[in-house]
Order: sequence, then structure tokens, then C-alpha cells
Amino acid sequence: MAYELFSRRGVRDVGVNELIERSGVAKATFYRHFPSKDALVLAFLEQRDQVWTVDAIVGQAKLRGTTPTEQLLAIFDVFGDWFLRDDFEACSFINILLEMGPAHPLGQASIDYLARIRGHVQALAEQAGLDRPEDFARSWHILMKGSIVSATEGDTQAAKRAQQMASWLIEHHRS
Amino acid sequence: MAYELFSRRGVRDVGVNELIERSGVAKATFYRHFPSKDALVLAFLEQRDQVWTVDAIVGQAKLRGTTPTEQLLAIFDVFGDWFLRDDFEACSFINILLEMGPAHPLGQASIDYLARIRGHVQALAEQAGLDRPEDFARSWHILMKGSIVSATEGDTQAAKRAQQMASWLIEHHRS
DNA sequence: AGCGAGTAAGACCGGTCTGTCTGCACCTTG
DNA sequence: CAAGGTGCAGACAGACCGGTCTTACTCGCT
Repeated sequence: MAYELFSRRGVRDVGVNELIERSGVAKATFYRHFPSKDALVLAFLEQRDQVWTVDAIVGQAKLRGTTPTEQLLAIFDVFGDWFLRDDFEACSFINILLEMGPAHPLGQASIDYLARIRGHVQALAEQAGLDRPEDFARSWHILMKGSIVSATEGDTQAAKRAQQMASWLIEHHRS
Repeated sequence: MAYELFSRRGVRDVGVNELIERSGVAKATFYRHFPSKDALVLAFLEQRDQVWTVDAIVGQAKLRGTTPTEQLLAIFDVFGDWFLRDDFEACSFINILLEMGPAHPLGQASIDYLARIRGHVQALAEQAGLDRPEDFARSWHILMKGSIVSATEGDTQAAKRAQQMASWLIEHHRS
């Protein structure tokens, strides 16, 4: 419920009253479960990490590839499908980070969840035996985030472009 | 005045009342010059394109390099300095695009100004005689935008990482 | 049966937002 | 001097925000 609204329209655009009304719950009940709206947003970010990062992206990529290197590159195949969906809504972590700023608690939480994504990439890089896996993951993450913004602009080929650069990155990190 | 506030704190976080008060102008006078707040934001975006895109980034990069290829790579040198500034505030075009969404008029305007940035890159690519300059510019732009988000997360080396991948991109677009 | 916990519904509070309108001082032009 | 335009200051409108609190009702438990 809140997950759909937050991920599609952003945190700032969805008010507590609307959430209350749509979920058919009383306001007092809501505030008994969550001390503030920000607490609900934190819960949303955690759910987003599981549903989107772990299941939809990393999980799907692991299914599509057999070797760690294939699984890494498959991330951008998943992105390519995702960018074409009509309910494509960019990345909530990036959205909230840029919307609230890195100093805000929700911005900090977004940074943490983005670091978790980078951790998945780094783990695959280590399995693939690549050099300097942390540097690799940070560069890889630049491609992921950049392609998401380009897709938001309307470039449906953004995933392919990023994947091409990603393959060069892999080559340069081979032992 | 409005430029500083909008670029540092975002469009949604700065209200008309605050702008009025800080600029020492009457509210009626403001609304005589701009029919709405969005019209002011549009003027801000245009100013941002000149001050930031044209002068601060592309202009500086052209000063730092002699050949088109050097000027392209110098973009990320400029980014590196920019990321270290304490008043680094990410890219207003990306911020507004993700904040308002691509359907909103301000999101559309942001997409247009991002396309102008890509146009500068494409022009340099053509001067450098690179293959498929439009594809080159779109891939290059992915690196620019991805590094900006990474810098917002706190990665001070984001510009270096993007520059490394950018050099590989140049190599693969040589005739 | 009677009691208390939990909940839906929504009034309410202080504050914010964009945008309009009024009052008053000033300043130029005839 | 008089008229009219201009601009500042700020009240005001109408909507919305996050968050608190009251009211009425429905349950489950003893």
C-alpha cells in the first residue's frame, strides 16, 4: 500500500492523510504503529531493499547467469527489462537521497541501502576473482545509477550502453 | 538570490514567502514579474544552464584541455574539483527531474537542459572525430550523472572512476 | 453480563504552502 | 498641486501538512 505510493510518486508527494484513507485505518492506529511519517518511510526503504534490490534485481540477475561474471552483466539485462516497464519509477534510494539531501536521516538511510547494493556487486566481483573488488563495485555502481537517470530521461537503450561499459570494466579488473 | 537557494536546497524546499522576504520585494511585485512559482523555476533552470553547464563545466573543461579529446576528459577533472567543494549540491536538473517526475513541465524542462549538456559532449566528440558521436555522448552522459550521484553519497573519488571508464569509451569510439 | 483494549472516523491544532488583495508611502509627469 | 503608476508590507484565502485527541463502537476475556 504505502510501498506502491512511495515508490511511484515519491515520499514528499504522499501525505499521511492519503495513506490513512487508502489503507482504511484510523490515524491514531497509524501513529500507534509508527511514531512519525519518517519512521514509516524507513520501513518502506527496508522493504524496498528486500523486494527491489534483493529479489527483483540481484536475485533475478543471479538466475539469469551461471558464472559470477555473467551474473554481474545480467544486472543490466534486468535493468533493460525494468526500464521498459510502464510503471518504471526510478530508484527510490536515489530519489530520496537527492530529495532530502545526504544530511537528512532518510538521506543517510538511503546512502546505507545504496551501499548494500554495492555490497552485492562487490561480493560477485570477489567470487569472479576480480582485482580490487571495492573499486570495481564503486565504478560499477556509477554505471547502474547513471543508467537509471538516463532511463528516467527516456533513453530506453541506457541499460545496453551501461552494460557495454561494464564489460570493459570487467576486462580491466581481471588478474 | 533565488539561484543560490534553489540550487542548494532544492525547488520544493524553498517557498515563495522566503524568496520574497530575502529579496526585499513585495509579493504582488513578484507575481507581476512571474505568473507562478514554476515560471520562476523555469527562469532558474535557464540561468543554471548558463552559469553551471556552459560556464562552470563545459567552459572550464575547454580551458583545461587543448584537443577535443583532452577537453572531454577534463570534464571529469572539473567534476573532481566540484565534488570536493563544501557547497556541492548535486545537479539541479537531475534533482528536479527525479523530484517532479518526467511528466511534470519542470521535469520536461530538466530533460531538455540535460539534453543540452549531452549536446556539448556530442559536439566535442564530433570535433574529435569519434565514431557514432550521439551514442558516445549518451554513454558519456551516463558516466557524468552516475558520478554525480556517487559524489552525493560521499565518494570523493567518483570523478576519477568515471574518468577512467570515459577513457575506455573514447578508445572504443576511435575510427 | 460487564469490563477494558483496540480501532474507525474525524475534529482539531499549529504550521506550511501558493496565490490574491488591500492599504499606504513614494515618485514621476502634467 | 493633482493624478496616476509603482512598490513595499502584510493581511487574507483556501488548501494541505504532520501530528494529537475525542467520540463512538466492536470485540474478546473473565
